[in-house]
Amino acid sequence: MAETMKTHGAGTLRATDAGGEVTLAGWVAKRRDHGGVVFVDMRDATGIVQVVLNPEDAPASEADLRGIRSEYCIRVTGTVRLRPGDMANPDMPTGDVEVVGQAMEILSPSNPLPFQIDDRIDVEEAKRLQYRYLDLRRPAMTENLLARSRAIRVMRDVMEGAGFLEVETPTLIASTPEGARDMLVPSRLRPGNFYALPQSPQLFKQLLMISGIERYYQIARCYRDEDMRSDRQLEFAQLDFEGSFWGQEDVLETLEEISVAVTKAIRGVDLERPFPRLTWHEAMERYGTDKPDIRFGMEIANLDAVFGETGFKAFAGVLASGGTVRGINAGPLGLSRSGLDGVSSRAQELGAKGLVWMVAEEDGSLRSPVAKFLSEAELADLGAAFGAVAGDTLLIVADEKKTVLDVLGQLRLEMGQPEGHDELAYLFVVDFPVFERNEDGDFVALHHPFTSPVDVRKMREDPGHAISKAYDLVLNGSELGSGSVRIHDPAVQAQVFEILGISDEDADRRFGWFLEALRYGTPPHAGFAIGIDRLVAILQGLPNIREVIPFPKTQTGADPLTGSPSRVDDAQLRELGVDVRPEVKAEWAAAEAEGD
RNA sequence: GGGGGCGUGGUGAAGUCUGGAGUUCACGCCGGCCUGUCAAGCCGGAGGUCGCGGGUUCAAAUCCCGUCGCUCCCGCCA
Repeated sequence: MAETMKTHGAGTLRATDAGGEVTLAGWVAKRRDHGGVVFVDMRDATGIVQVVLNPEDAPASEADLRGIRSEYCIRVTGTVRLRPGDMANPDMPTGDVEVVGQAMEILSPSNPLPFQIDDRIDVEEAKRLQYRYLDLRRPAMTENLLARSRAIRVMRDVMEGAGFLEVETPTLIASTPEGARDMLVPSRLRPGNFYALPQSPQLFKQLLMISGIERYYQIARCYRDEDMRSDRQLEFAQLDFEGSFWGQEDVLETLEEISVAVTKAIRGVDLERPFPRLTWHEAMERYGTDKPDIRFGMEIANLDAVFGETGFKAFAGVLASGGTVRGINAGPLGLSRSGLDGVSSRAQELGAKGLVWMVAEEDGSLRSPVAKFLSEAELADLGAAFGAVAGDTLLIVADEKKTVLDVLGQLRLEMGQPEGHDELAYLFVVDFPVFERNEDGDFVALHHPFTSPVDVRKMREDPGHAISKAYDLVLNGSELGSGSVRIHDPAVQAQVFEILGISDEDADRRFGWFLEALRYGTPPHAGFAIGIDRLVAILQGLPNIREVIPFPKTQTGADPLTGSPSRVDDAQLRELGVDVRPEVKAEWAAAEAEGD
C-alpha cells in the first residue's frame, strides 16, 4: 500500500525489525518525561510501541521535546533496537523493541482531553459518544471495529464462495404500516408524500428471486422506529440473503457455514456442527422462551401429573381452571428465608400470583412453607421430577401456561445465566407457529405474512396451531436473526391475508404490486437475515451493541456528537409540504420559557 | 406509555439514608526536580452553578415537588 508519511505501523514492530530505520506517524498514548530522556508510547491503527527520545540525539527542539502532550499527532524517524538489559515489557506485543528517535516532529497538537483515552478507565457513555472520535482511539474500540470488519468480510467470503450475488436494494421505499414503525422521509418532489426507510429488504429480495437472481445477499442497513434497548438501535446492519429453489435445510446449512467462519475469524474457535435444533414448542416448554440460552440446564419441569389429585388448594384450583404447575431446579442457591422470599416477590413482579420454593434436605425431604399441604407421594414425585439432590432449591409456579413459562423462563435466566462469553451456544429454533393472537384475539403473523405454512389445508382448518417454515438462529440466549421459506403461490398468500383479516382490497392497496409479481413464475425460495451488530457484540463479549457501532444513538435516539435529530427551517418544511403540529410547537415554546 | 438506577472540579468515585463552611480519594491538567521508564517517581499548584427549576428550613449536594439528560428493563420491536 502506498504510504508516503510513514514506513511501518507502530504495533507491527518486533525483535526481527531490530537494526532497521523506520518512520512512524501516530498519536501520543502516553509520555514519560524523565527530565532527560523522554519515553513516548506511540499509538497508531496497528498498536502501540515505545519511542525513546534522548536529548543527546537531538531528535527535536527542546521546546518540542518537552512540549508534546497526550494525543498530539507526531511523526518519528528512528532506529528499531532490542530493549537493553532486562527492559523488555512482556505486556506489550512490541515490548521486545523500542524506537530510538532521531527526528520527531509535531504534526498536530491536541487540546487537553475531555477524558483519558485508556481502556482501563470507565467514562460515562454520553461523554464518550459526544467525543466518539476520541473514544474510538481506545484500543478496545479499535478492536471492536476490527472484529466487525472481519465478520463482514468473512460473511462476504462465504456468500461469494457459494455463488451469491451482492445486490443493493433501495432505502427510500414505500411505507407498509405493519410490524414496526417506519422511519419516514418526506418527499420534496411530491409534497406531503413520504418514503419509508426499510425495516428489512424483505420484499425486494423476494422480487430479486422472481427476477431470476437465484442467490442474493447484501449487507443491509435496516431501520425500525421503536424504543431502543441494549441490543436494539434505530438503524442496524444485517447480512440479508435469499436463495431460489431453496428450502429450510439449505438456509440452515448456510447459516452454520457463516457462523462457523465468523466465530473462527473473531474468536479462533472451531464450532461443532450441526448446531442443536429445538422446535419452537420444545423451546417454550423447556426454557420458557423462543430464544433459549442453552449454556446451562435448569430446564422447566411439567408437574401437572405430580399434582393431578393434590389436596393443595392453590395448585388444584389452577389445574381445575386449565392452568399448569411447573418449576425449575435452580440448584444450590444457598438462600436464606428472606432471600427465598425475595425470589418469590421477583416472580410476582414478573407476573406470577405467587411462587412456591422448596429446598432439598440431606435426608431427601423437601423443606417448604407449603410442604404440610402436600402428600408424601407428591413430595417424593417432586424430588424425582427435578432430580433434586441435597441443597437444591426448587421454584414452582402455578398459573395459566403462558404466565408460568414467562416467569420461569425469566427466573431461569436470572438464576443461572453465565456471566462470561467464553462458551458459545448456537442453536436453531424451528417450526414456529404461523400466527399468534393479539390482545384483541385476532390472528397476527408471528414472523411475517410472507412466511410459508408447512401445510396449507391444516392452516385453514386450525390457524391457531398451524406451523410455519420459519426458523431463528440463537446465540447464548440472543436472537441473532430469523428467516423462512417464503410463500411463492399467490393463492396461499391470499389465504394468509384472509386469516390475518386483511381484505382483498386492503391487500391489493398495500401489497398489490407484490402479489402481482408473484403471478409471473415465482420460484420457491427461502432466506434469512443475521443481525451483525448483535453477533459481533456477543463474540466480543460486550453487553450492548453500541460498543460495536462506530456512531450509535442514545436510548432517546440522539447523537450527542452531531446533535441529531434537529429542527429544520420553516423554508425546508414548506418545500416538503409538511408542518410541525401546533401542540409540538407549544411544547418547544414552553421549554424555551423554562430556559431549557 | 410505565418501572428501576445514575447525575458531585476535566474524568471516575465517596459524601446524600441521619441537613450544619465545597469536605475527601484516585486519575488527569499546570509548574518545578529528575537520563531507563512503561498506569514512571518526588514536590508544589490551579480547577466547583453538587444536572436544572421550585419548595421546606436559621441552614440543602443531602429532605420534598417538578423537570432534563444518560442507562437498564416492561410495553413495543410483523
